[in-house]
Amino acid sequence: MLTKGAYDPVQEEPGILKYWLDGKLFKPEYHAQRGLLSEEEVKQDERETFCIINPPPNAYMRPHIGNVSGYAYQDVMLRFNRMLGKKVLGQPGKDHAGIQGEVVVEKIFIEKEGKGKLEMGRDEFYKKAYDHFINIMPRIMADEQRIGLSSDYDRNVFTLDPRIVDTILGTFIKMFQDKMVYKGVRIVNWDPKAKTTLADIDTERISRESELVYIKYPLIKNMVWALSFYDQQVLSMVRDSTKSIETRALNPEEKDRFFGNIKTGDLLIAVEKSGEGVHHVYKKAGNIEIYKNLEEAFIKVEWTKVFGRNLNSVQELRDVYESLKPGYADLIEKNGLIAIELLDLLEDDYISVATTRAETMLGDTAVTVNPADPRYSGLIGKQVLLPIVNRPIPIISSVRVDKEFGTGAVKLTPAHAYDDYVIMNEWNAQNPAKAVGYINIIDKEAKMAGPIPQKYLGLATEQCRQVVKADLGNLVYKTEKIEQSIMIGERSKAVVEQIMSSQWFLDVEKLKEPAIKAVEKGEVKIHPGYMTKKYLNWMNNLRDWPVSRSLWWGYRIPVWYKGEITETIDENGQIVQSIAGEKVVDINDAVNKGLAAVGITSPQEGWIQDNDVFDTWFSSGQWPYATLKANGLLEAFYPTQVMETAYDILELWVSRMIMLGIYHEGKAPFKDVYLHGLVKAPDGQKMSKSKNNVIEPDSVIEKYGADSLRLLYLVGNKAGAGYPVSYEKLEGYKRFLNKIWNASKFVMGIVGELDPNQKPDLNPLDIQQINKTIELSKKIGVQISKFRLGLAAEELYQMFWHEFCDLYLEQIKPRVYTRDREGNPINTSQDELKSMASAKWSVVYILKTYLKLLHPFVPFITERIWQEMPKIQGESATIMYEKWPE
RNA sequence: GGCUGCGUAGUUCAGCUGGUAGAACGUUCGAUUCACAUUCGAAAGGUCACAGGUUCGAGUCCUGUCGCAGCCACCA
Repeated sequence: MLTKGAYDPVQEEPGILKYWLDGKLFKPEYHAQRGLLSEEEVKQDERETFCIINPPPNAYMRPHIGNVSGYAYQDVMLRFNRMLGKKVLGQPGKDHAGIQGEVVVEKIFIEKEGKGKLEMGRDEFYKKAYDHFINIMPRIMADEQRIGLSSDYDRNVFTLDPRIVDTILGTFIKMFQDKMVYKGVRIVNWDPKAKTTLADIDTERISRESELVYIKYPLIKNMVWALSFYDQQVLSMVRDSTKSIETRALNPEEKDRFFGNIKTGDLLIAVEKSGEGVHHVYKKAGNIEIYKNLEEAFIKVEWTKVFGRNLNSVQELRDVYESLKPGYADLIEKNGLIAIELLDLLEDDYISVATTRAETMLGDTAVTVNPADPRYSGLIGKQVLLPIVNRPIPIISSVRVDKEFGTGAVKLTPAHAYDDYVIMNEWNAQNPAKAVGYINIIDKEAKMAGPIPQKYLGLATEQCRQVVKADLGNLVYKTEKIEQSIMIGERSKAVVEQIMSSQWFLDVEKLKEPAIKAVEKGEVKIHPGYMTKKYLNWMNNLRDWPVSRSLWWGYRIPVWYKGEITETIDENGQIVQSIAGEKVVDINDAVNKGLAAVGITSPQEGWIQDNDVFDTWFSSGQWPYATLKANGLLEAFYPTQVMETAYDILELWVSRMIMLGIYHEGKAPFKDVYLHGLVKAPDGQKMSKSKNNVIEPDSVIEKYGADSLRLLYLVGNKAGAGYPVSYEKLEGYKRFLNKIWNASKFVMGIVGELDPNQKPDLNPLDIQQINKTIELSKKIGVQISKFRLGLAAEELYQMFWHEFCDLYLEQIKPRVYTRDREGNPINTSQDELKSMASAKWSVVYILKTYLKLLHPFVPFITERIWQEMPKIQGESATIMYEKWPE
C-alpha cells in the first residue's frame, strides 16, 4: 500500500533499489521475463542494441554532486531505450586515476602504515594500491546505484583489471609495429615534486607577481685570440661557430703553413671575424709575421690597444688577463696551451632581452628577433656574447616573437621553454646550416646542472635566478614587476619545470585524420552542435602525444631493456640515453642493437622493464572497446550509441576515444556525444575544494531524494550549459514527487478492485484524454531521441501536474464518487455507471502511461507506485521493462 | 591574442528548422475540512543587452558595439 500523507523519497527509495539490483533484474540487456542471458545468447538476441559506456569515475574517492549528474542523463537514455525494447547495456567501470590515484593512496598508506611508496617498493605498492581500489569500489558503485543509474553492475570493470591491461598494452605494441610510437628527447613538463612528466592538461596555471629582468647581451664584432705555446706541442685553436672553443693538434702541413718555426713560449694572436667564416691570421709576438689572409679588419687592430702593450712571455699574457674586465676575456689552458680569448666588443653595442627566468640564460643558445622588426633585422646572423658563460650565440629570427613585448628580442632557451623549443625546431628546419641546439641546465630535481660554471651547480632554479641576476651586474639595466602565470602541477601544486627528457610519444598524424573526418561527416555527432568546433579546433592543432608518465600506478610500458636504462646530461647539455652502458639514439636503434624489445613479457631472463606507465588518457581512450572486450560483448555492442560526459573533457577524452576506437576497431566507438554542463554551487560559483563549496550527493539525496536530484539535473537544462544547485528547485521537485504519489494514491483509491483487463466502453471525454497522453508520449519520445532531455522533463512535469492532476482528475471526481458530501448515493443510473467504469479504466490507463513516461526521469517513485498498480496481462513486474507507450 | 557560449519576468533558466514571449521559485489577491496546505484558482511583472540589416514577419538569421563567462594559446 502507498503510505498516507506526503511521499517521503528518502524513506522509500533505498527499498526500491532491490527491484533493480536483486536477483537478475538489473541486467539491462534482457527483459526480466526472459531471465539471465549468457554471452552467447546476447549475441543471438537480434534486437537493436543500445549501449552507453558510463564514464568511469575515479575509484579513489566518492563523487560530488557534479560528478554524478552525468548518470542522470545516461540513465534517462538507458531506461528510455530499454523501454523501447532494445537490447540495452550500460557499461560501468572505475578508473585508477593515474597521478591523482597514486598520490592519494600513497598519502593514505603513509597515514596508516607510515610507509610511502619508496619504502614499499614498486610491487608491494602496486599490489596494495590495487587492493585498496578494489575495496573502495563497491562504495563508489553504490553511489551510482543510489542515483538510479541502471547499468549492468555485474559487468563493472576496473581500468587495471588484467583483461583491460592486455588490450591496452596490445594496442601499444600494435602501434609500435605500425611505426606510430617513438621514444625521443623532447621538452616536457616536469613536475619535480611528483617526479613525473605532465601532459599540458595535467597542469594548471596560477597567476603571480614576478620580475621581468632586462639584460644586455653584448654584440660581438671581432673575436681576438691570443695564444701561447710553452711546450713542445704545436697546437692550434679552432673556434666552433656556435659552441665553445676547442683545441686540436695541427697536422704537419697546417703546422708548417700557419706556424712555421714557432718555438715554445712564443706568443701568437689569432683573429677571427665573426659570422664570416674562419680566417686565421697569426702573429708572433715581438716579431710579427703574417702567415695567411691578412684581413683588413685585422690590420686595423692595434695590439697595443688590445693588450695595452706588446707581450713577450706567457707570464705577460697572464698579467694581461688579470687586468682585463671580466666578461671581455677568458683564460684558456688546455693541452699545454695557454690562451686568452679576447672579445673585441662593439663598444656599447648590445641587444637587450627581457626575462623572468634569468637563470635559464646559462642555457641560452640564441637570441631571437622578429624578422619584420626594423630595430633588429640587420642583426640577424650576428653573434652575441652570452654573459657569465661567455659563449657566443647567434641571433636568429622567428615570426613568433612579439615585437611589442619586452625588448622585442628573446633569449632562446630551447631546453626550458616550450616556445623556445618550437622556435628552435622551426629555425633548424628552415636553416639547417645555421642550426642551433639546446643546452639542458636543469635536472629532474629542479636544480641547476649541466655545462654551467661550477658555482651554480646544484642551486635551486629560483635561488640561482637571484645569483645570476647579481652576477650579471650592470648588464641588468632594468627590472619591472609583471603579472605572470606560471604552470603548476594540477595535483602536486609544484611549479612545473620544462626540461628535456626522453619520452614515449604517439605519432598522431595517422590517428587524427579519420577522427576529424568522422566528425566532419557526421558519423559522430556532438551535442550541443557548437562544441563540434571545439573538437575540430583541438584536433587540427594536435601535436604528438607524450604517453609516458613516471609513475608506478598504471599500465607499465611493455618495453624491456637488456640492462639499466639511464638518462644523463652530458658536458654539452645534451640528454644521452644508454642501455646497459651502451649509448642508444632511439628505441629503434636500441631494438636493432638487441638492447631493447617491445612485448608483454620479458624476452629474456634479467631484462628490465621500462619504468614508466602510460598516461591515463591512453587507456581511457580505449575504454569503450576494452570494457566490451573484457566482458565478451565487443561484437554485440560495438560501436555503442551514445557517449555522455562533461563538456570539459571533450578534447581530452572523447577525442582520444574516437582516434583510438577508429584505429583499433575501424569504427568510432559511438555515434552521438552528449556533453553536459557543469553543476555550479548555489551562488553560481564553480564548485571546488579550495572554495570549500563542494556539495556531496548524499547531503541532497538524504533530504530530497535521488529523484528530486535527477530532476534538478534534468528539468529545463540543455546540453553544454552549466547551472547552479538550487535548493528552492529541489524543494519544488520533492513536491512534484509528492504530487505523483498522491495522485496515484487517489487513483488507486477510487478504482478499488477494478480489473484493468476488462476494458469498458469508453466515454469520448476519456478517449480524448487518452489520445492526449499518447500524443505526449510521442512528443517526449522524440525529444529524448533528439537529446532534448530538459525539454522532455519540463513538459512532463507540466503535463502531469497541470493537465492530469489539476484538470483530468478534478474532472472525473464527480463521475467516480458513489456518495455526495452529505453521504447520499450518487451516480446510480446506467449511464452514470457506464461513465464511471470508463473513467476508472481510463484514469488507470492514463496514470500508467504517465508513470512510464516519467520513469526514465524519476525511476524510484515510478517503480514504487508501479509495484502497487493493478496489472493487466503481459505487463512487467518492474516498470523498467515496460514498453514505452505508443 | 584566437575560438566558443551567454546577455529573455525580482531570481534561476527554457524557448527545436523565424510567425505577435514560457516554466520553476518569489510576489499580490482569493479559495479550501475533498489524494495532496508539499493544495487549488487568479493576477501583476519582460520595448527578449544596444544599434543597424535580411524578411510580409526576428528573442530566433546576418553585421557591428557593449557587458559576462568558458576554453585554447601566450605572458620570453
